Amino acid sequence: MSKIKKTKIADLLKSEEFGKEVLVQGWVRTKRGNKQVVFITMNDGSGMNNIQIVADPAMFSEELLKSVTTGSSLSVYGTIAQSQGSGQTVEVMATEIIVHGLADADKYPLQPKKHSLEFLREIAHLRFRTNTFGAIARIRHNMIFAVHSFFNSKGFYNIHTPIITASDCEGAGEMFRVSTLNPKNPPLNEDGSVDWKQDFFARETSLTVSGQLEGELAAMAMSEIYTFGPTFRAENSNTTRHLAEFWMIEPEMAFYELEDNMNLAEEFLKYLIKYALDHCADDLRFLSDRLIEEERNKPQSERSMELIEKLKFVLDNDFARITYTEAVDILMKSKPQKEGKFQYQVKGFGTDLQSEHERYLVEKHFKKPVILTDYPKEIKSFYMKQNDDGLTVRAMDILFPGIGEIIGGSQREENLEKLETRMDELGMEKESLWWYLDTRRFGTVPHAGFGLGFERLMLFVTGMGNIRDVIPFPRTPKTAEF
RNA sequence: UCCUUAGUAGCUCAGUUGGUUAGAGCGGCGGACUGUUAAUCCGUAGGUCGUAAGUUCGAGUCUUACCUGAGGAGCCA
Repeated sequence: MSKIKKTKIADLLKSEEFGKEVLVQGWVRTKRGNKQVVFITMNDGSGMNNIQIVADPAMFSEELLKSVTTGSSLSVYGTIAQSQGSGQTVEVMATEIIVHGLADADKYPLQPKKHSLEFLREIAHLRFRTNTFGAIARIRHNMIFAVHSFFNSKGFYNIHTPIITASDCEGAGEMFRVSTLNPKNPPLNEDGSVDWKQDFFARETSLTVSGQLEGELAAMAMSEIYTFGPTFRAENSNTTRHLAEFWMIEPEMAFYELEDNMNLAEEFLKYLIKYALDHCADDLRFLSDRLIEEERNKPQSERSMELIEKLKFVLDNDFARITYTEAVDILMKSKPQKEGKFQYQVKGFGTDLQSEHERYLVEKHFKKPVILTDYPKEIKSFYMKQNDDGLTVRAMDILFPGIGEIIGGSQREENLEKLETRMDELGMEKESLWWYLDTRRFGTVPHAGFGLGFERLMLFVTGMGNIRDVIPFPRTPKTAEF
């Protein structure tokens, strides 16, 4: 066969060059037909929609057509034609079909039928081939691209912070140890503890739980930077919104105060959502329909807002901004509090807000994203800027409906003395963070930043209910397959 | 980690107060059908009932432990 350049299915479907010879390469979704005509539906990942291949059985061997099964991979040469059927406008009349890889229909797990998300998680190596996960993968790519596009357009620099780290001083959770020592027979100190000095890095090291501290170092010269990298938490979290390995975006800006930080975060989220609406219309449409179908047997009150409508709603409304103290006030006066409906009663200032409280604020009281600021210092990290009241810090959490905390950030404490005092209060080892404290010793400036959990953004944009479905290969407790 | 819940055919599920040969739909396979849209119609194969122990004349069904999944909580992004 002559050398024809392959055409992506997404482009083919837009084509009106009827009669033109083309090459289509992809995977079979379904095949149906009779002795007179065979229809093969193919997809190559270029979009939501499939191309229909029409084959005349007289032109192909029975053996060949038999080997075209759901999941098999094909190269199809043929001509673009206006469809005679009603389901599509464009199709390809096949002149040559090459089967690259068979897919034994008896063993191939993806059947042309509905599969549960739980089942597809068990075959995550194949789930890209479904409509749902194809759509999610494309949206995920677009969101990654949009993150870089947003910051680049604002003059931020992307910084790669280390994945292996020796600092465990952030209290951001349990860490995964990185070591080349023999776990069965590690070198020991005289007191029986492991002698990490003999390990690869001559100290105890772990996978990073945040790139923030290093990000701050870069911001103290480059002014505005962001990181976008993998993050690891060894917490035994079994929820629909936690992963042991996830991707986090952490911008850090010199000469930013909390207000600037909030403005940036809100603009950033809206940019990403708008980008999805502008660039992933087909995929969002499909996911929206999927969600409606899934929720059809739920009572009206439990159904979520239609996906695209929900995205537009967030885009069109300012986020509510209140302080922690105001939030506690609202909660104290709330119906569920008075009626004892909260599992955890709000006991005034100092109460660490529970999921149910955050959900009440976002979903019942404000009915839109909420930014909570100025939390009690006791429930926040050491590096957050202390307010003059001596009680609160310049923290901000952005809460989203259905997801909870999507962003956590703060203005940082730039005053060396205050920072060291706080570290002492918490019993932290200042020596190992000498480099971090140096930024406060030399040319310190007010600065701020935040962290966005990329998969939590993906949850919101795709409307999916489980974080394990918006990352290709989820790592969770007891699961590291693939 | 705690609480709740589930595990029966490749998938989704039914299986009564413990009772004899464990069912359905979808998918697979065989066949029919001149353009189909997860096609339709007819036929057919397919199960150590999560694992282990126990109670019982008898366990898919009851008890205990463990494994795995899911939902919620905590931790957080």
